[in-house]
Amino acid sequence: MRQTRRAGPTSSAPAPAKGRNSVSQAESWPHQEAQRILDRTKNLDQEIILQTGFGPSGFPHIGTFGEITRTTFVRLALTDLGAKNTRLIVFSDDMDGLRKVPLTFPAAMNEHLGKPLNEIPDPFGCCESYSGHMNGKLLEMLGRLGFDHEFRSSAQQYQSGVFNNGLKQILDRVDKVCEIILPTMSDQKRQGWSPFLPICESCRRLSTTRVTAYHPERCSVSYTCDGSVGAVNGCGHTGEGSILDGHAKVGWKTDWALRWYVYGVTYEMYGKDLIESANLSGKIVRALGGTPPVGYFFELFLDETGAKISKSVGKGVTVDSWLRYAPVESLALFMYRNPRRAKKLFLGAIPQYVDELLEEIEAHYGAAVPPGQRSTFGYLRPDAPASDPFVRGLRYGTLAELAGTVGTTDIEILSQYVKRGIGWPGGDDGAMKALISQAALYHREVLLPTKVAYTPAGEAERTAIGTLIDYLAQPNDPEEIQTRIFALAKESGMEAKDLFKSLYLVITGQERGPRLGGFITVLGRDKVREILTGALQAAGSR
RNA sequence: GGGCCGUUAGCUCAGCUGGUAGAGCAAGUGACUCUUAAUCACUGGGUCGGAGGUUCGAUCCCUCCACGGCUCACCA
Repeated sequence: MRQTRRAGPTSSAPAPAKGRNSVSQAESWPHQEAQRILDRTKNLDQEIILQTGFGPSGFPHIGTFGEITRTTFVRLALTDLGAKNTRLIVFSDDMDGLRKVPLTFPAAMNEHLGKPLNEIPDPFGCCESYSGHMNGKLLEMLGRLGFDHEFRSSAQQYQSGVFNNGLKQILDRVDKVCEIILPTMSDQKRQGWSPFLPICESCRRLSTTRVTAYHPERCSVSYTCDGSVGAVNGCGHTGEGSILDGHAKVGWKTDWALRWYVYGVTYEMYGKDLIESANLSGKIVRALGGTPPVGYFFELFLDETGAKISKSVGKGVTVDSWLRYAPVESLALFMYRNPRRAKKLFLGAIPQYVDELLEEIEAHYGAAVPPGQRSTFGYLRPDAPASDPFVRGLRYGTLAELAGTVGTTDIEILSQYVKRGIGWPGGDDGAMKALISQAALYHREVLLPTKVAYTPAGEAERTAIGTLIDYLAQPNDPEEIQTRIFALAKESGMEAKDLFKSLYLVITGQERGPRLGGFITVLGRDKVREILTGALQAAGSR
């Protein structure tokens, strides 16, 4: 009789909110962005290059995920609009000099300050270099999430000579580049500034070298290694080095411009903190004779308190922690929602986004998507099968509460409850079970710790619990236990429902739960006695 | 200070090309009393930051103001 529930008027499935989840997404921001790009290229056959950047001086963070996800949305929209040749480049700045050792990393790394990241040993000892380790982490994430992309390592690109021509251009026009950058710098820093950062042939650092002369005819620069980074000083070496083949790189904004120029990047997103940098890089590309990409800036993520999430410190939510409690599509949905609005990214937001994801799935499979258009879920799961293998008609919060009520994270047990309770909502068992177990973990690790432990304060209540503890010392039939609890309530002058409520609160932290007799048996008498005793002690010691 | 972005119910967020606002959670009330498996029903709450303007009509367009954020202070 419950089977029809999903489709019936009393269905617990959330009714699709009007306007919120739509099948036709003609005005979705990725679509608009794609249109902006095509307005520029005007040609569906032209190669369109979308780029995102990664700084491997630390682990890939949620911002990296967001950038790649959002860029992928735009790429999908481009395809929908008929673009035939799109590529996504994920560029890793692994030739940057190490400026600061991350907090939790070995202090021994300090000796490598100023060296290119790809020349610093892996502190974890498993990869060929520090940045190699971080690149590996990034690729692992991208692989797991199924992002189609082309990975580029800055160091490899420089060394391979791909950038040589661009570097020559910069050297030839170094005055113009300086004209662009210098006015934005303080007077003190202007003198001696150069877009080039040669690697010192003696100590292998590039953050400590200072260019003293340009030699465009030889494609080289003269430099002195007398700068400092952190507590490390340059080695004092003076020499001349090629700017080609990875012997030097160019600094930040010039570097960005170089990539745009050499690859012919069509589109790139960045956080709004980089707007100014992007403007300057754009000017540099123009000075080189290139065209800056179509750009799009997005708002920064905030933590629960509204403060900006720091990239360097591990504050805030990581991709891994979100994925521990929710499917990746829910995080993708977070990224899909208005990127121009600062949003709070914290674990407490998970139920909302999972529920909205379920609604989007409902909408996606509930109505035919017109050709050439894409549902929201179609962005989140471009490879979504035609028939619906996904979970729907449920609420994440319900599942989490169920886990709390039943007091277990065991998938098989919880699955039985779900099947009997509301009927299996259809779809794939694996997806369903994954969601159940995620919700259960969420309850145990996120929800539960915020709840204040209930302490039985009433005299009658405590007497009853005390008696129950003794009673449970001996094995008894579940029905007998059940009956005994009612008797206990009567003996101590309590309403039965109050005693039940109290026991549920103590055992599961919630006001309701399964039939206690059987429940106690399932949990184990000893375990329950332990919990009850603990509660009495907590109450007594107040 | 200049530039840019934002400001929708207590909280987190939706609101397509302008037609007197929605969801979830939270809150409140009621129902189920040897039964109570994640419950059901109902309700409240917003002059859509403020003030003008355009319009028959604006949360959605324009201007100004307030508040918050980012950026101009070179770190790739």
